[in-house]
Amino acid sequence: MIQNQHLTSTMEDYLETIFILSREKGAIRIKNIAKRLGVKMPTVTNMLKNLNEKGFIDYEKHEFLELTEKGLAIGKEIDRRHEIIRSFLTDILKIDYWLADEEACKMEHGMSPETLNRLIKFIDFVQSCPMTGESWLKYFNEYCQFGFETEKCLEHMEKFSKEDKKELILRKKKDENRHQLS
Amino acid sequence: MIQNQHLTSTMEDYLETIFILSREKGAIRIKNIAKRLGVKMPTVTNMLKNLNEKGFIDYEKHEFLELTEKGLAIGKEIDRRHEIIRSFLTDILKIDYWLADEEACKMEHGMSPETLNRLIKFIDFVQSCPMTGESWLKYFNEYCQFGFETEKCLEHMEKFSKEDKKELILRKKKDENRHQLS
DNA sequence: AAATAAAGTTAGGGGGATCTAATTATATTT
DNA sequence: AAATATAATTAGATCCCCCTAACTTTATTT
Repeated sequence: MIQNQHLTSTMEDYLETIFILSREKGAIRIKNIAKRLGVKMPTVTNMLKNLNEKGFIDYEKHEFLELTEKGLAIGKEIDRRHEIIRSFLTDILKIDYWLADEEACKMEHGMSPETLNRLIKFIDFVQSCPMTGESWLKYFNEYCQFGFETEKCLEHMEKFSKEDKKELILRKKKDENRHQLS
Repeated sequence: MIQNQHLTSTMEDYLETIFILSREKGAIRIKNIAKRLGVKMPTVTNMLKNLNEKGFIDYEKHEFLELTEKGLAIGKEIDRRHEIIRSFLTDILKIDYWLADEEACKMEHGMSPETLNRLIKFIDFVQSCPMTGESWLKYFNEYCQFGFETEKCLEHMEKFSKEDKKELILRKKKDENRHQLS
């Protein structure tokens, strides 16, 4: 009973939306799906039939609407991608939240797991590396506004040598203590 | 005589491809467009008619095929986006070139100019900020492989304090000299 | 120049995602 | 409970992009 497993990015969008709605409220309304996706209700009804046949949702007209295990996995995964990409856009590039959210929608499909993992690591790295972190991201913002300024740049480096470095040495000591305990 | 200006991302892909081919060789062959886009020849012929009607190309069957000014602008712009995104993926995230190229295809549409500009700035900033640059990207690679290692991290910081900082101070002096000359 | 090969086009069809208009089912008011 | 409002579905159509098969035009051989 292997059904046509082909999943379009539109279908992924529907599953993501249903996933999000199911997290928010009890009942998932066709109206709400339509609103969120910017389509009309009959379009949703159509797609629900389709997703039902393919085994991604349990759906009885006028009655139930629920993700199957398979559908849930996909909805969740797309949502995860969405969050990651939006994080990159808001936290690193400092793009406005709603613009970032919109763009994330367009990028969340098709991106390979490899690239996605790299992106996760990159966000982590920028935030945890003592060379960078929030202060560096602040400098990036200044750079966007004023370009490269040697004077500012030296200031940043002074600050780094004096403050951030000490913090790391502190962190190192904590690490060592932890090792001794275990 | 205002035609239907609506431009789909598929149409953008065709214009990009034609732009690239026109840069490479003299004659733009339907066969080559088809090959590059992974479609059959009749599909291309269809689209060319469409693009012709909409004023993006000049096209006489069995004869000419050329981008109009309008079509050129779009083809060029999509190509630019493609390059920028691929740069980010290869130069910053260090993704394999061909995978990056593939992913760039999927992301190059829909991305807002704002985000694109931010991305350009970001690539520039990472590469030109003395805190980061190539060495920092190398550290990122290590981080991806081995995670966060306090020991390594301290080494990096030492190296930074000793070498990279000096380089910047040198740069500053050059700047000052330039100012005195002018 | 005739025969063959390659490139391009036409014709007709299909799947995916959307719409409007009309209908039916469910919820809410009075 | 009847009337009304809201939500959901069905039916039928459109648009976009792709396909195969058959045909025509252009290029290459012999």
